[in-house]
Amino acid sequence: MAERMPNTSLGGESLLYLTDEQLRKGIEAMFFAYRGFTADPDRILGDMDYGRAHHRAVHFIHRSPGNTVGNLLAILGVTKQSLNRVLRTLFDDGLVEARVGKKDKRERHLYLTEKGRALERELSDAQRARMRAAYRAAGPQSVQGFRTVLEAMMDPEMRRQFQRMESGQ
Amino acid sequence: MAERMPNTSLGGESLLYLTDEQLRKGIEAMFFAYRGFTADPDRILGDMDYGRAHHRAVHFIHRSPGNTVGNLLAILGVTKQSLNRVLRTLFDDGLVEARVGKKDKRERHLYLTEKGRALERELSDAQRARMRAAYRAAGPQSVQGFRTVLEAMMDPEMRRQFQRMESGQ
DNA sequence: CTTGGAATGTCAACAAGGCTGACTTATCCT
DNA sequence: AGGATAAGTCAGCCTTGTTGACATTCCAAG
Repeated sequence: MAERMPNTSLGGESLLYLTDEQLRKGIEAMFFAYRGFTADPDRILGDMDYGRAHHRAVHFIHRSPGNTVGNLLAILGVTKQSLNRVLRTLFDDGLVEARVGKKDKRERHLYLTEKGRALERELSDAQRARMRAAYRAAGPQSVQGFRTVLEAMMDPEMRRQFQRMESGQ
Repeated sequence: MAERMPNTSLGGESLLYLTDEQLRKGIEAMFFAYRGFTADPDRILGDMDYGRAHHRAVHFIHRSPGNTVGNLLAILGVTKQSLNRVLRTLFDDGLVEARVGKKDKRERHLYLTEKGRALERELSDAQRARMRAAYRAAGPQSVQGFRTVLEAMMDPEMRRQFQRMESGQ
């Protein structure tokens, strides 16, 4: 039932790469690779009082300084209660600061402090090092394919947001 | 500090794809794509009393029937207490059965029941559908690159295990 | 045949990080 | 003036990971 006849020469381009078997390999590769992807920051964070959620918040605040809380909420895809728990500890520890909006005073714009930037750098250095090694080993052609498939895997709405984010700046 | 001069013509092959900027895009793509990757099974599981951990266990039991508990532990990379909690509910609900090892009676070999196979099918159909759509949209060339980069991102030990798993059968 | 170690299971306690629901405060906009 | 919006907070719940301690069963080596 889960097995299918391999599609031999259909249309002209081999569709062998779409067999259930190939898809399963891709799914498992995704699973194991994601473990590697998060391993280094997790190790660093484990020694502190922070977790993966803090890493994500710090990353996206660094990446788009001055973003509002609501915006960050949309990017991270969690509830405001979840994010708030994380943000509060980051405020308390002086890693992040919130400035009241100039135009709309209801909004809070988020920025990393120097201390926050230091943590961000430590985490992203580690994560980038692994990514760089993987990219270098795989080569530019593979990296192009990697990016293409990843984008195609996103939910359409996330993809739009991602593309806007990555092109805009 | 995080910015670097783009490496223009070094060696002969452009290294522009290794800039911090490009790496950051890859990191974020990985983050958003993983959300898509787990979204469909999560949605299905949300309606039941199961979670992502059950999915993973069911997947790998289906994938290698007769595997021992210890083996599954190594694949999943969690503690036996964590796995046990999950396995117990799967036993109780009649999705998985454990048979005492013939050679070594300490070992338990895990198998899906018909009911377990039904759940596995439902979950993996959803996950494969997304994967297939992404693969199809990206094309075989990109898929090859995708797989290459993912493997390069894994921890060396996981990579060995993965390659053994995927080639062996 | 005994004994050490391996494979499994289990109890208890704890933490991170999701979630819902209800509610407040401040501010904006019509 | 009053409804809508942005943010924050309290309380409680769930899943899934962790440590640590311990029991059982069994294999294998001495």
